[in-house]
Amino acid sequence: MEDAPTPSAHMPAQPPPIGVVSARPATIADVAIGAGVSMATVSRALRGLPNVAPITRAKVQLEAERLSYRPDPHASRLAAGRTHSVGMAVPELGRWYFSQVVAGARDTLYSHGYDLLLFGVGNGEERRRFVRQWGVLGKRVDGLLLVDLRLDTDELVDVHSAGLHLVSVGDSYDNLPSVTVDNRRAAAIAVRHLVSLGHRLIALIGEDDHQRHFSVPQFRRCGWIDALAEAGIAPHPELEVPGNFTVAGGYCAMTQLLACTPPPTAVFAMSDEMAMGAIKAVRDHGLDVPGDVSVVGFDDHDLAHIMDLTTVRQPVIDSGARAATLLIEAIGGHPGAPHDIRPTELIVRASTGPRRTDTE
Amino acid sequence: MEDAPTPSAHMPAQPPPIGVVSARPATIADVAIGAGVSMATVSRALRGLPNVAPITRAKVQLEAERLSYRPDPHASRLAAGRTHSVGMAVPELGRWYFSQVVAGARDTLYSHGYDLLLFGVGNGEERRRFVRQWGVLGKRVDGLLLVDLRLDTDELVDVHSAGLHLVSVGDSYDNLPSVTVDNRRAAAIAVRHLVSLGHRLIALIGEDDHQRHFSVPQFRRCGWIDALAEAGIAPHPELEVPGNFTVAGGYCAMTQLLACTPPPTAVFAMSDEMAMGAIKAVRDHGLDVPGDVSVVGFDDHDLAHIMDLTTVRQPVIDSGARAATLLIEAIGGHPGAPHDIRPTELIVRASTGPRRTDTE
DNA sequence: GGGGCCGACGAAAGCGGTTTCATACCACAC
DNA sequence: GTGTGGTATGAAACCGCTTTCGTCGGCCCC
Repeated sequence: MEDAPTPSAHMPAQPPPIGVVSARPATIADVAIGAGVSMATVSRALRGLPNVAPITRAKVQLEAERLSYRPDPHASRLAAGRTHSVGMAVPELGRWYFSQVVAGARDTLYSHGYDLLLFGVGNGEERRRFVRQWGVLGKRVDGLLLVDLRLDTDELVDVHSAGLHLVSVGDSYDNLPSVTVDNRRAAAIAVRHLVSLGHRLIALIGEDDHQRHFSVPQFRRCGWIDALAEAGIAPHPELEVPGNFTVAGGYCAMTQLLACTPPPTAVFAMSDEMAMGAIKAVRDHGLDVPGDVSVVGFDDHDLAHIMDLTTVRQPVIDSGARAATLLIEAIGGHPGAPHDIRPTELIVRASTGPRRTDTE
Repeated sequence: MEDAPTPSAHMPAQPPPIGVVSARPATIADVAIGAGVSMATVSRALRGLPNVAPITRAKVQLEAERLSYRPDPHASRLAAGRTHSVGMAVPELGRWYFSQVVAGARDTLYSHGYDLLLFGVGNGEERRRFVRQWGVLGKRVDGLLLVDLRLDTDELVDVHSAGLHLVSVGDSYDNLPSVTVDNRRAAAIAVRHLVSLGHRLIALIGEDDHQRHFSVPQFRRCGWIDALAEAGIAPHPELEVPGNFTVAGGYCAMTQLLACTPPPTAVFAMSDEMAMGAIKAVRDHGLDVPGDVSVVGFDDHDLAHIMDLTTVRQPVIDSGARAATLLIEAIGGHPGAPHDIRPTELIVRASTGPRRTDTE
């Protein structure tokens, strides 16, 4: 008896929307009416559930197509619990490695119909906020891709209780699917390369802060120590300098190293970006690479080739894609191989050379 | 009949709100009961709406905190229409420029409580799919950040009718807020720099395909032509080579240019990545930069400094952040300045030098 | 002192799906 | 013919939140 509760049904001549008559997108009810069935049947038919007569299904699909109906993802998640999107937690988008992993993951996710939510978990505070939000996240995404993010046991428990599927990239957990490389071994190979060239004063440019929640740097550091130990060299604390994984950090680190007495004749940098910064520093000091200092990086950055940088290649894009695949499988209920260790390869270029014997 | 749905209402002195066995996350109803008010009041109180008594609000906030209640974003969007997340359409995450813009935008969005959905719109097919999905997108995000994406008028109309707020980065539209740089002018300045050094055979390394839906390359090309014209130089078609905006593409382009007779003595590359590829090519041919060929890039890539690359600096991260701000304002209902043109700056380094006069 | 108004609040109707449960129908075996 | 089981479908109860609308005091002002 009251007037209909449709606030806009009687105002056809509203100016606000641009030109087009923005017919509000079709809902499942529209399709149901159009196809002459109930909403329940539409829902079943469109999602390929059983117990729908083939003729009915066809009819529904046709009508849905005709109205270009698209189920509202939010309504769908609210009712069913699946969001069809996954989150990705990345420490720092600016770094080449991370951007490549994201790119790889995104493509795979997209081709499987998943949306990608990007989260940043840079410094301690932001990380804390992120971790504290598992609750919300569980509602927002079906799964989470952790890139180089170290979680402790309590945090993992929280995640699981939030019902989130997890896959880790870079870092590896006992009971979590992960995509990694053997950082320790790869680093050792890089350093061994330097040793084999006759170097004995081999510096390390690495992570700022050992408190950080990343373990990758630790492993690379271990590899450095391993290779030194094999050669009977004791790692000199002065030759271990933080580089913050940035170009500028690498530059500073190298500058600091060159002030040592004696300065190192070779450097292993944990990332190509730092390695390139280091090379620049060497040259700015009037020295030569590899004549005075050999430099090895890690990643095989796009530009490593350009800079003639010897480095450890790891399959970055591929790792992202692989992780995405694992996550999708996990969400789909498949167990999946827990640990996927991707291959690395030492790429020898012109930034490393034999230790110069005419000095010292 | 069932037991009361307030699992903890009778424990006022509960010390640890966290660490609890995660009963299903608290809903607005739990908070309402706990605080002794209605759901409507909780909703209002928590969102800072007016017409809530201060005492009531405090009580609600306290209870919400105690239950560590977080509103379900999907339910919220369903009821209110706001998703509190924005989408970002990026042609290619792998490129430095795009990853920086995303990083800048993400930080800003995050600090304003918006989530970031990442969409890729690389090649034609993917782009088509993306554009065809405005309908779904309108439901999924409140607004969209378009990075270097050219839309035609029909597409823009579609977007508007989907109720999406748009901000464009890199590209500029008449009736859309945008964050850009003056590509034409900046390119001209770069080329003028080469002219001022005495160069007259100035090549352009640019975009593969003029059909592409980006206009930035077109503007930079115009700038190149402008500067040449000022100097009375006719652009030679042979000196315009596509570089695909990749390092490898720049390398190939330069290789091709070096085969010209006579080869150019200077090159303007539309991105630093291509410029670096070009430099590598020059050196691989036994020639010197800038002795034989001067190279100018565009972007001021992280590594441009390392490579001593003369380039046009544009504020990448800042542009992303600025665009995010504009979008947030637009969503919030503020009009906002339509066109924000960020400054650029020619950074002269050692990859450019006077034209060698002893040859030719 | 009474009418009008305003501020605080609750009840309930959505938002657009999914899913349970009941129903109608049909075929087949007894 | 009645019972039995299975299938196709619809009605309606959610999912968790927002928002309209209405109620109820209290305060101001004439």
